Amino acid sequence: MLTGYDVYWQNMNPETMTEVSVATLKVACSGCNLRELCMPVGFNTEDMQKLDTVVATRRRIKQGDLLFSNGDSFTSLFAIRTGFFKTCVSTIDGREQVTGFQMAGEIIGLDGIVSDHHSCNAVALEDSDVCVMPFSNVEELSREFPVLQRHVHKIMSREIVRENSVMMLLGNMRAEERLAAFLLNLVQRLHARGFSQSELTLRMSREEIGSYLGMKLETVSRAFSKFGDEGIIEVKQRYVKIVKPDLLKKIFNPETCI
Amino acid sequence: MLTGYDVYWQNMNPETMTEVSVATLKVACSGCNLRELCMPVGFNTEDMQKLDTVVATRRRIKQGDLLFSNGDSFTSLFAIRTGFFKTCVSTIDGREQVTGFQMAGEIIGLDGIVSDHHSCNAVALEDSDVCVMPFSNVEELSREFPVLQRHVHKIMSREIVRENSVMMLLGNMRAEERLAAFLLNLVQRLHARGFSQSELTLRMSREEIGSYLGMKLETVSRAFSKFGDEGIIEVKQRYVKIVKPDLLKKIFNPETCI
DNA sequence: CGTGGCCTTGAATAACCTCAATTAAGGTGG
DNA sequence: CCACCTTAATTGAGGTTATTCAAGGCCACG
Repeated sequence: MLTGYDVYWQNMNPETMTEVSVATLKVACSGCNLRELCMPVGFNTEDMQKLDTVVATRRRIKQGDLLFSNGDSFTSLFAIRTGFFKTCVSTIDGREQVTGFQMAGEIIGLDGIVSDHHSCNAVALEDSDVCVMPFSNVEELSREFPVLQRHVHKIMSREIVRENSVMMLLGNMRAEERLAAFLLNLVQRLHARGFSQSELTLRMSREEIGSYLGMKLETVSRAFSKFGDEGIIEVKQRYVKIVKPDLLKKIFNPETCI
Repeated sequence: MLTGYDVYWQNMNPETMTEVSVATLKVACSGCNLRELCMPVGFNTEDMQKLDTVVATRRRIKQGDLLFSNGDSFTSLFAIRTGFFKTCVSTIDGREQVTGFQMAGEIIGLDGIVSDHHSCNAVALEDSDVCVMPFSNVEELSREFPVLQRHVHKIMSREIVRENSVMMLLGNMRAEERLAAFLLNLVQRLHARGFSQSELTLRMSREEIGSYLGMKLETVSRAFSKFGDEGIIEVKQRYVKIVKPDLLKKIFNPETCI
């Protein structure tokens, strides 16, 4: 399952990418191998066909480009098909806070609903494909299909709960705990998508990690090095191998032994 | 408008409280003076009567008691009629993070939707009344009334956006900036409910403020004292008067002069 | 009037940040 | 394909901010 993405993830050269893109670019949700992540389960074929209409179009976003930015009028949610994003807010004086990293199967754009305008930027950290889901479609189909309605509510609630954990991280934890939690969360999400539980290639810089975790890039780097020195992980630039996940969990929560 | 709450807010002795409670305890949303805060606007009388059924019951929560706690099964959202709450999450080793403070007209319990169980605690910081809105009612009526559906989505999106700002606060700002932002936010929300824009009585301890803002109670206290010394505010325990709101805004964002 | 909880304040310490120099990696054009 | 250039990551030294630990004051309540 999801092995196509595995290949995609490992090989970043354009040829392979095109190959995989063609292979995975199905037209409809009903044929999408990420359906279980984006969409509710337990639909019959007929309903599923109707649900396909929730996605209006696809958009391809190049690495470094914005999917949407602060102030843009909100019309659609976006389901990530391939690629990786960060969302961030910034102050007038230029300080930036990364509010999240999103990968395939995750939904972005929820921030725009409240005011009909986006309040953050979504930046592609690698070449990405997204499914554009006009929010009016989402709402219309939600009224028709209680299962979809519940699903949308769960997605928003999940985001609220995630942000609660980040607040805990930022408010109560020290640098190394934050990085441990970050790595464990990342690898867990990747594993749910069919990737390794122990190896990963970071898609973001030390500075972006630091912004997310409320610390400076040097502090992030030092924490990586420390984990490396202690044999908990192997680090080489953006490649990370988790050698001793138990120790990492122990750092994240000292009470949790093994 | 909302003057009943003004009285309630100022006088915390039980007699007055009972008096006000009786005065404001209307049965239905249609007759509630907080309707504009909790409910969508622009309904005709007929629809409004149907919307009244979203609230099943009332619950009174004594100061210090829990409305719900981590692990409780989720069935309902709660609209605060009177009173004040904090929500908080905690780690196994006992560290607590306040994730928000909620006042009249605000909705709590959204964290429970994703897993059908609450993932945080909601504690009354004063004797409070809440409207219990079974989530199945909310979803059912949302399917019937697009305006309500949109309203529910906006409430969840607003919470996501709020938490984004808190992440900015925790990740990028220094102690005094955080406290300035906190006070400005609090007084702005109180003002929207008919209270003073310059005076307030804090319902939470220094420790709870500190937990929310990611700092220790001593640091909170020092920041209060510093603002007091500089004549920006007057502080006496939990009473705070904002004397120079412009300076407070300037601290919050140095670029924003006046 | 005494007690306990909350708040304030001070001094010493630790954690993280800033500044700066060095090294490594990736991209580009010859 | 390689040298160069640019960007990202690492590491060290010193400074700043917030924390920790501790003592004393204020206030509400019995």
